[in-house]
Amino acid sequence: MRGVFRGPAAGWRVKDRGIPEATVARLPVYLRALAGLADGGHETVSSDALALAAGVNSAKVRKDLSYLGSYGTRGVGYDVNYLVHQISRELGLTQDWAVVIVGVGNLGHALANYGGFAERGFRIAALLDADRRRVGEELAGVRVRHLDDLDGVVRDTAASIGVIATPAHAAQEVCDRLVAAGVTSILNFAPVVLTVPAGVDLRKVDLSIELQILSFHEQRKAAMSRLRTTAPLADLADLAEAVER
Amino acid sequence: MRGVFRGPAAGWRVKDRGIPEATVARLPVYLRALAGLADGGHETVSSDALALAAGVNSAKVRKDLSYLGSYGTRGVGYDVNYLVHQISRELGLTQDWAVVIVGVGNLGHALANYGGFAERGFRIAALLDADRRRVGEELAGVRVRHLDDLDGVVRDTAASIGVIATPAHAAQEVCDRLVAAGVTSILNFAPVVLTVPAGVDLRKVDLSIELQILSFHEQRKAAMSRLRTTAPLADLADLAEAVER
DNA sequence: CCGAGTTTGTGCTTGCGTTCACAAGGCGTA
DNA sequence: TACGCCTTGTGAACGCAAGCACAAACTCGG
Repeated sequence: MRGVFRGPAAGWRVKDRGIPEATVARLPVYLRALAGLADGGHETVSSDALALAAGVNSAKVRKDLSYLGSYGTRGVGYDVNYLVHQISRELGLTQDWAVVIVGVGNLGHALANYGGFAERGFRIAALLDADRRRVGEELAGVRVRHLDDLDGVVRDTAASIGVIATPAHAAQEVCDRLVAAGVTSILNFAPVVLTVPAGVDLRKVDLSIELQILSFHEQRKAAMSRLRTTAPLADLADLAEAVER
Repeated sequence: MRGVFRGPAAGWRVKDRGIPEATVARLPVYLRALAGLADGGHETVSSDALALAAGVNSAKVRKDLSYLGSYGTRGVGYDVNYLVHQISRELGLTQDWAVVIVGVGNLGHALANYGGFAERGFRIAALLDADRRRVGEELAGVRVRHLDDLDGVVRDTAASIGVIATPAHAAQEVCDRLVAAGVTSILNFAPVVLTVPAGVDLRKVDLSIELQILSFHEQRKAAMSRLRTTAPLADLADLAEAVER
């Protein structure tokens, strides 16, 4: 277990800083909630209040934060500013990250103009597109360059994060070129499964998949309510069985 | 326990149709992979091949598909078209869903023009915006209407899915109005935690959070490689400890 | 009809994440 | 100082998901 130490004689256990992936995914949410609380003038916050603001339960908040260290005070709560600082540091947001966006279509435009990036220390190092007609266009204060400039851009700006906002058919090639140029983290918006070599982190955001998941649940609800109206006396067991289609 | 029934005489077990959430999230990926395979002229596909195309392992594919029923043939694989049909049905994609998009900024534009929607049976029933200056604008063949028309639109089109692409500060109010109008599934792109009443499904897509997660891993990699170059002989335990900062 | 080869469907194990519940610790008041 | 109140930090139980490994079931060739 973490935090359990044995003296030199009995062996050693490195405090394992392997923060669970699920926790990492929630830290940005806490960060945002804390920003709101700080704006609201709160100096400290309890796990309960933070949980409410972040849309999770308080046990999860406490356990998540405990992975960062013991930054709370029993009987009081957490110091808002200090916690913001600790989470930011853990997420690597105390430094600036240069981001390269490939694909300046509708989505690329939306991304380039999205204010949430700069706010968290993500700087758009370059906008690239394979279509020469788009080259030269200026967007969010950055001039669009041709995809062939990728290597140079990555070298010059030390960009380590790449965003793919191209059509699906171009995504894998762009991905390969990003990796070849030295990018080690990729965020993919194209609706395809990409493959990257080990050591490169890949995350995807897929609009269509999200809608399909909603569709699944929506269908389920529809089936349920249809049953409820045609057979209002049916008990839960019957409902469940009937949904079997 | 869901689905456990006892029959009159001996005992009974209704095939438990509670498909795990993790599986539901993968079904759309399989669907896309299958579409590609169908285009490629494949009539059947093994779990191995499908796994490769979907970027998961074959055991997961088989287990996922087994929740839908026994649609495979041992020694052969799965019939591509039949599987597409079954997954579509399970996801509720055999019917059309009317979708209402609120917020016609950069992201709203990107969403409206995103081809992947129509392709899967999601029809844009309306584009709404609170800014009257945007009203009348035509986008992807749909005229932008004012947010106040929401109730009427939802009633007329029987839309059950709403997409929030507004600025953060407006999101909760829009969300409430969607719910009040009768929408029961919401996809939120605004960077805030929304609350909805029970019975309404809410999913969120957050660009900034994805980047922050990448930042976390990127930082980790940077720390590692920095160590590797300054102390090439350090063993793993030492590395791990040093990363403690 | 038989046997070799292939691929599914699934029981079981393992690991991760969530939640509970409470002891430990800090604060304020008398 | 002592006591009551509040909130954290975390051990432990639980539940869901992932992955392994193999029997069952099908095809095909002879």
